[in-house]
Amino acid sequence: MTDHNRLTELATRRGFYFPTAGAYGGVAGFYTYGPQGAALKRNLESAWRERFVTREGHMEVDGPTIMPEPVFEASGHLDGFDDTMIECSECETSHRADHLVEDETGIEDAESLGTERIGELVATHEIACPNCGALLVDAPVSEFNLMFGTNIGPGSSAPGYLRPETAQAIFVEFGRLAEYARNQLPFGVGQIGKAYRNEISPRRGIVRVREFTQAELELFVSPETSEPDLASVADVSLTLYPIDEQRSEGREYVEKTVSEAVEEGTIESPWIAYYLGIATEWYERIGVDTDRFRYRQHLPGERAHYAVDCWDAEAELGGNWIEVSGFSTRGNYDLSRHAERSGGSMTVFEPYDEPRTIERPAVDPDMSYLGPEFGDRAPAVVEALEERAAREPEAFDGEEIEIEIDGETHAIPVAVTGFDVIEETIAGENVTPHVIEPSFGVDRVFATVFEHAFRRDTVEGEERTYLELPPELAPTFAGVFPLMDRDGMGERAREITAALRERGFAVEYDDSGSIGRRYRRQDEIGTPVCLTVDYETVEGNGSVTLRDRDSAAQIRVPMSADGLGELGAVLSDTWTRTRSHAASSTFRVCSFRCRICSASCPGANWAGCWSP
RNA sequence: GCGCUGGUGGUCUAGUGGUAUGACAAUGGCCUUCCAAGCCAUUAACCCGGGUUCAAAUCCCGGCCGGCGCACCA
Repeated sequence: MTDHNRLTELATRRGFYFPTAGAYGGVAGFYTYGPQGAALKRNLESAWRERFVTREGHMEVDGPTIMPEPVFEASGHLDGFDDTMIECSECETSHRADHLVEDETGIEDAESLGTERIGELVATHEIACPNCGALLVDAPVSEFNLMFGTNIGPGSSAPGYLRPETAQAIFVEFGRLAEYARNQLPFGVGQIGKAYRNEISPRRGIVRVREFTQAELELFVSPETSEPDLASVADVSLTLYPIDEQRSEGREYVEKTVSEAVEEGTIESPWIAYYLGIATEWYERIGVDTDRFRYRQHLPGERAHYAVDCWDAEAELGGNWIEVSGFSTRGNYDLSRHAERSGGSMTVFEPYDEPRTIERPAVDPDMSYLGPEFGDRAPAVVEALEERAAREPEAFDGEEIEIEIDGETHAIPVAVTGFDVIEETIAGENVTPHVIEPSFGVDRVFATVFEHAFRRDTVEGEERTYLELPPELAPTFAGVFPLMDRDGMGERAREITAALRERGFAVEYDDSGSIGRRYRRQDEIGTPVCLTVDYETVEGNGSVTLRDRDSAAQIRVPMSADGLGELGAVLSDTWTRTRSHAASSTFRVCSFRCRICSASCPGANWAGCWSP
């Protein structure tokens, strides 16, 4: 069995994820997360939220997944909605059928004709494949729909779409969000939610699906004045695959620190560099194998319609490089478009460091003269005067000024124009913020964590599989077992289980079969530690055995008779350990060799082992 | 969407024109003082539709779902 099959089998059998509605034959592109997977995904989202929202001091919103058509007209997503595709049966390349028809026939807006009519036009005009020259007469014309459409309310008068990205739910609320941020740039708004794309060909399990979860951060920055503080990530090393390397013969990765990448211009936007730094630490924290990870810059042709520059985080999964997150500079594309289409304001007032005083020629016409003189043409006269004052103030030097209205020249006494050079104080200006967007495909990050955590080794002659998940992500944090369910061991183990659950740990109690079987069960779903209540616990000093998942090593942890003793603190420390040691997340519970402090620990001096 | 290939208990699988093999898992019991141990029992499957046939899980056609390749991928 290949590793991919093995992972799929594990995911299905142990409840990480599986195809949706299998009872009805399944439906391509939809997966359900089972008990373990839902917990892992939730923990993953929490880790993302902690790092990209909470720790950055950003806000989080939760918008609807369906929005009315105008939103997607503005966002540009609708333009691609009615694309008609035609596939050449000779060379199997796909083309925009409407474009071919427009080019050949001079018809404008062929897109609106529908597939049937376009197919007829292709046939009657004997349009050939631009790639190989074969006639496309019999080639099928199909609609290329990426957005799922629906109707809002009864009837079809209010079309809506399932969002193809979560971001739009943030952009359309920009006005309020800016207000909540007290109109101070930069500010960030995060969102974790579902998005939908009617993919032509869903593939590779949860990697390419039609309903998926995105975790997106939209950072609104001033194009002029906002700058990131790179100090915290300056020394983080990045594996970069820039455009010129992708095009070169060598095709080599470039290893640079964040500060080097910015200073040497490898990454143009310091904001992108900042987030690549943060993301790198985060990916390490959640257990992504950095040797199977890179940042690849988008080639110009790959960029989305909104993107100025984009770097993808890619992970190697099953021998393929998969995009797991994208870091785009979206410019002010989205906000300008929404401002234009909605008529609302999508700007933030940015005061200058010091108010600027400028001298400006202006007019203040005497309407009691212009009104009677020009009648309904008076407003046009005012407009002409204003324009003239701005363009050619010296024209107001004489007694009269000549202006042209509707081809007629009129002389107007300068005295009634109220012309003057006025002094104005300008405190700042309205700017449309630029958007920096780190966007994570949660399902793909999930797939990466799952695959990169997959391990096989041999313990006492028996092969075993386990998931080396960081404690923070593990669906179950601890297993609690009585060595056997007798002589009070079961009761004690159930007490400990309840006490740990009260402290908020996800704990599984298990007294079935043999102890080894129970360890293996937990190994397979990545439970970091297992506690065993044995005779020493109930008849001796009360201590329990604590077993480490990755090394299968065991030590004894003292317990107090009436409570958890040191255990609670030890487990709390285990749980938070990966977060505080983000750069060295391959942390192991005291496997007699703490990777954090590099000290070997015989288990006797427990406290020493846990000191950073 | 095209091409190749596959679909049998929860999982992995054997199999033949006469409704099905085995293993693992699961559940219950016995045993058991720390790594998938042993014994007993139980639960549990031929992707869907149509056709051929006395009879189809098996042969044929179509569909659905998966894998791989191509195309697509905001």
